[in-house]
Amino acid sequence: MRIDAIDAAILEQLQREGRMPNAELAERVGLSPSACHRRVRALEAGGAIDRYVALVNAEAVGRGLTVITLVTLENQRRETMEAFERAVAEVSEVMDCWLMTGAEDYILRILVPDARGYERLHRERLSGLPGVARLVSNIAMRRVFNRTALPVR
Amino acid sequence: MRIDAIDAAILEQLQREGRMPNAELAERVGLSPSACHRRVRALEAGGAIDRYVALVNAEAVGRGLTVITLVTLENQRRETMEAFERAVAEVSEVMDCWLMTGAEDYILRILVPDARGYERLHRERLSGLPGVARLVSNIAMRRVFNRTALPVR
DNA sequence: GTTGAAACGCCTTATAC
DNA sequence: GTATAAGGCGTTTCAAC
Repeated sequence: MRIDAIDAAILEQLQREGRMPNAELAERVGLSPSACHRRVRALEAGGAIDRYVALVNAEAVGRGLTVITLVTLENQRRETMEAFERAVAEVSEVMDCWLMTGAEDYILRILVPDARGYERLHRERLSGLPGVARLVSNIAMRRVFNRTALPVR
Repeated sequence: MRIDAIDAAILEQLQREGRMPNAELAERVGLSPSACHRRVRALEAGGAIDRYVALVNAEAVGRGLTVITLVTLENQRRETMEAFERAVAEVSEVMDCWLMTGAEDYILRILVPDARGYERLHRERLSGLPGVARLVSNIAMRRVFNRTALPVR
């Protein structure tokens, strides 16, 4: 799927304001409403626009603390990895799980209410995950910034 | 701001489908449309709903590779940290920047087209960031999963 | 790519209960 | 909280250029 400069402008706008009316979007990217509408549909159908969501304020729902946890498994056998991946996906506090190169096997981004909440999660869920040899937890003191919008070209 | 079970259900739905019509949302959470609409407005006004956005497919816009980079500064003086934070915010490939506890000072989540793109970014932008003593880059082989929706209660 | 029109759905506000 | 109504806005499709 090819994305030209106008498509990129559309994606930029919709990443900032996903409910922007088509008429306004069209004006901002310099197209007529019908042409703009056609492009948006094409971007949706082509998968460039995955979906539209509401972004919820983490603090407002009592998830003020981010912890980055590095996971080392006992071994890298396929069954070990698959069992871990299946189990960690069940932990709703884990927002992201990446399989990494480097010294550690996985990196998790975890969202909890506070340090006590993390201690509890660690004790009750994380430490019991299958195949885990070591967990190294790094508390985020502050989110310096966060981009939700991907840069498009 | 207090969030009851119905608010939580509304947030869950809108985090999955941010353009869901109010009538359908109302039905899913078991409210009349007018009551549901009132709650959504209150969640927006109270800041629980931050905003609505389109999620763009990273691969579709040529950002297939995630790198987690650990940053150690030369020192923790305030000016050093502020200068680093200001400069790193200018690098559009850096999606997240957290100030951490632990051995490293910052963790960055970086989105680039591929390994060569990261090499170039590292050389041209990251290594020149002010105050940086050491950068440890961890390539993500695979995103095991990613939750965009915060668990609400 | 553009304009214009028509149909429909949905939001939004306002009523009353 | 529910129910209903009305107006206006926005989407969506279509036709013609």
